[in-house]
Amino acid sequence: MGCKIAEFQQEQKKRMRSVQDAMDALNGKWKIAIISSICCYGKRRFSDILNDIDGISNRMLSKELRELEINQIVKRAISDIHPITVQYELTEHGDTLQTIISNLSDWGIAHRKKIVG
Amino acid sequence: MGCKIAEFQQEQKKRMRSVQDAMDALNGKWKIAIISSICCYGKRRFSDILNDIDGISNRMLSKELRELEINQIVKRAISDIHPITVQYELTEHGDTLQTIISNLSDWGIAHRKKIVG
DNA sequence: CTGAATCCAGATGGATACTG
DNA sequence: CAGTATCCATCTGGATTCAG
Repeated sequence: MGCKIAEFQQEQKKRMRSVQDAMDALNGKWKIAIISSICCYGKRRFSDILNDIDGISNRMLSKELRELEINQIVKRAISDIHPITVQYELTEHGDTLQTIISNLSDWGIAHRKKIVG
Repeated sequence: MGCKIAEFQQEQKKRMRSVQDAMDALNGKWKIAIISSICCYGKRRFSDILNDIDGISNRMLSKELRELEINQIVKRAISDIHPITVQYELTEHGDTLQTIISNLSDWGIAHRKKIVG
């Protein structure tokens, strides 16, 4: 019935909005890479992440880390023991992205096989 | 031992590269939204997708669809029955993204709750 | 309806230099 | 080490128009 169709479309609209909400937080050339670098190691320093990710500049790393902090996905842990170092780690909320990262990694392998051959 | 650490780091490098391979295909402001629009409905026409996604222009939809086609994620199905219409659908390869989309949708809901309150 | 072409403002992002 | 500031080229993407 028309009612069922309308319901279905409502569901899809919601689904699309929630996917978009996720992407608003994760869009940006490097965010996923940054998250996967941090979650691989648990804690990671600025310069370590800089080395992990091929091609990123410190300017962009700084900017994207700030955005991830605002979205409560990563947090900074500053050790005031000398020498002062800053470690980045996932928040509890950021941790819930691990499944997605893992799936993306698997899909990326399959995709490379598919496209490159 | 140093050997184990080196192995671990090799693993992480691979993992990060495969995540990056995935993102190379999926980056772009609208790609995930386009995929989720198509996979919700099975087949979807250009103008339907245009309506599904808030804020996208036909220029960008056209461009991103082309890139998704090149990456063998979506395919065009042209019906030559009049009036000629073009339907987009996921390829078999594109279908394997459904899990990720679904996870993203779930995470997006949680994220909205977390951030907006 | 399904796009492609053009125009153009504003965002993105790299290189470099600099600070605490 | 962990960033910030500035400069500037390139890219992104919206608006509009046009075509098959």
